[in-house]
Amino acid sequence: MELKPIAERFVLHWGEMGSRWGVNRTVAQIHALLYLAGRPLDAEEITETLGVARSNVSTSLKELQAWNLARVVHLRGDRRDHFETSTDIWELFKLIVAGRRQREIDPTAVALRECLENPAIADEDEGTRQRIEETLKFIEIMCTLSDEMLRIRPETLMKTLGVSAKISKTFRKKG
Amino acid sequence: MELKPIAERFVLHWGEMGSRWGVNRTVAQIHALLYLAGRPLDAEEITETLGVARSNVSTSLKELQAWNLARVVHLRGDRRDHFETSTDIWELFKLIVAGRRQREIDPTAVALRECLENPAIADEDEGTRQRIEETLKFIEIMCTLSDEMLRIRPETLMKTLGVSAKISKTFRKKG
DNA sequence: CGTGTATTTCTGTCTTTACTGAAACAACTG
DNA sequence: CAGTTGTTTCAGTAAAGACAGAAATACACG
Repeated sequence: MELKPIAERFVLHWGEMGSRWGVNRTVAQIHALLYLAGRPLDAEEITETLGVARSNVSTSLKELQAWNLARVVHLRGDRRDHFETSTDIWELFKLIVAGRRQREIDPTAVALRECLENPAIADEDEGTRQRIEETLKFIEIMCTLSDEMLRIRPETLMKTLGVSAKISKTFRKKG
Repeated sequence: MELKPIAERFVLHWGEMGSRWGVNRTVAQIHALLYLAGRPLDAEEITETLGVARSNVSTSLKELQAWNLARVVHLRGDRRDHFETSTDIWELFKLIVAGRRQREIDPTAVALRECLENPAIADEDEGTRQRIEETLKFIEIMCTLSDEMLRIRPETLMKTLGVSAKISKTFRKKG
């Protein structure tokens, strides 16, 4: 597949941002490609389009699947695995938030709980203990909050918070 | 400063998570240290406590200042710079969100706008153009939404969204 | 059950980033 | 204004991560 200029620009940009988003360039590029393509692609096609090693594509697709950002589909009469991602940006957002929370927040919540359950916490300064407690509570609240927010539709969320309905309207999907 | 076991555990954990949060280990460790200490520390003290090079501390403090997560304070009768961070976790959260948005979102919003303004967009597939547009709109909405959410107190936020007041109450600061 | 095709795993290389220690710089102090 | 203390910059090194290419594996089909 030959990318048209703007699509290429999008894919390359996504790749550059990948490292800031906690995934490597190739993973981000592949995701961008699947998203823009809007149809299942096989690994070979991805390899050629992006100009990276076939093995790299394989590994990256594995990682995308671990994020639930890509799934395998089969086309009739074709032995090869094909991959697709959701084209619903809100759906993608939810998956990314879930993935990041799992990688960036959950381990800390666990560690903080262990800190507070450890009898040695009694030896720490009162202020230190208090701040660790507060941090854990904050994390728990934020998790609850984000769960709640991801459950409801973004339009509802905007309305609830009294954010201008104008933007909200323009956002509503065509379907 | 000699760290007690739990405080050390906290600082080391924060450091390990740093890379997932988009800052390096030392930066994250220093921030954890300042947070737990709850009082201004000078660079030398940080160096000794963490066992890293003095220059590394200097660089990392610069980065923390770039995030607005640390500020210089002076103690009377002491020539040295001292550094402190907020001990208000909600305040810290807001600063971190602001910093991450600036690094992780804003460049993409700019790039997408450029894509859509480029006349070459006309040559792209209809679906591609639509998805790029949708993505930009989504990002703009999310920015508005997060601005809105960061403005109000977390307790209010919880209430607005109808999240159990129980957790919210336990969170309320002692002060 | 052998052959061709698709896919993954592995090993080494390259790139990037973090970090140290030394040197340069800046700012106070007597 | 020389000495002292504090801070930053810089060059080289070490560690981590990403990636390519080869080898190995799995799988479908006759």
